[in-house]
Amino acid sequence: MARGKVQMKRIENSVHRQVTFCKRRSGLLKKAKELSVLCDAEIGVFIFSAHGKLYELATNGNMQGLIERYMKSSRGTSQPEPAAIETQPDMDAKEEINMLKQEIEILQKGLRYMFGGCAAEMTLDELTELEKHLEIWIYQIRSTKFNLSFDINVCHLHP
Amino acid sequence: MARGKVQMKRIENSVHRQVTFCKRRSGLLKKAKELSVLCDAEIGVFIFSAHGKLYELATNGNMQGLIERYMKSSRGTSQPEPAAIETQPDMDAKEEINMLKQEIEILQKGLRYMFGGCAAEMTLDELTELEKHLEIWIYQIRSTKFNLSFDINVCHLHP
DNA sequence: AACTATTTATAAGA
DNA sequence: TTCTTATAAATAGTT
Repeated sequence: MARGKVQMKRIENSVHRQVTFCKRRSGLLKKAKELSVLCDAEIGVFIFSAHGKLYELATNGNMQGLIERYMKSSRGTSQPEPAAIETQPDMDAKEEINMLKQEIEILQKGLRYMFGGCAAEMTLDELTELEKHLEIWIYQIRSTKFNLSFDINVCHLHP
Repeated sequence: MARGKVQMKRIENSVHRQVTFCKRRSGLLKKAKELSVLCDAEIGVFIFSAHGKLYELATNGNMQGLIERYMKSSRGTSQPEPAAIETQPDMDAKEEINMLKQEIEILQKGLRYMFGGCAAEMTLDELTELEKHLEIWIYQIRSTKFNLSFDINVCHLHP
């Protein structure tokens, strides 16, 4: 933005790209902080560099909480189908299995976060709490299943 | 930033605050987009206005995926080791991979089901499968609780 | 919503 | 990498 306009496309020179990434990253996080302070907003930002390094900002200091809030807010917005699970076709099978197991762990962790953001080792009380939630969930699922069966039967009665 | 500096604190006048929110919000999202294009980064931003309205940007068009990636990256930050996922050691690799993929799909659906207030569409079979997973999970929690109680008792026996 | 006077952000250079 | 500086962008206050 200075000493010449910049084309809005990937910077090919890798040194330039790295320098610009560093500068603009800090600029972006600063702007996010300012917006949150000036306008009383809660903001979450995460940036993955091309090489996979994570930089983040959560204005309430709690990204997990913000993600939960995001999940709740963005519901109903006709969730896009989750990306099909793809792995490299030429990948070693063992490697692929480990990748998938890792993903499962993440999903499980996501679920646990949802139930109150257990970020550390879970205490007995927390475990009991989680157990209770899961029981409720199972109960809800059984209700849904029941209703679903019923609907199907009704359909059959009124073709 | 123009026609006078701005104090870095909440703007008290609600009209000014709203206008500034609107302007700076679009500025922030623009900057995020630019950074991602110029430097080949993946960026997620979400902004909750003071009144709770959500504005978001995911540079890969898939906030869910970005959040999963975030979870993965930010782990290791004193996260509890998730229970190891075990499959039969003698199982055919292809079969195992398919099993794991299936499990991931179920967990993803389960998460959406929960976050979406049980609104996500799931078939009867999928619900049954999820139910089974939750039962296993509860079982694991009960084991952990049992072991935890035992440890506490051991402590009491050896003060 | 448009318009500017200024402040900020930052690209290129040192 | 860090500093400098010319310039592009963003935006605060105004209309």
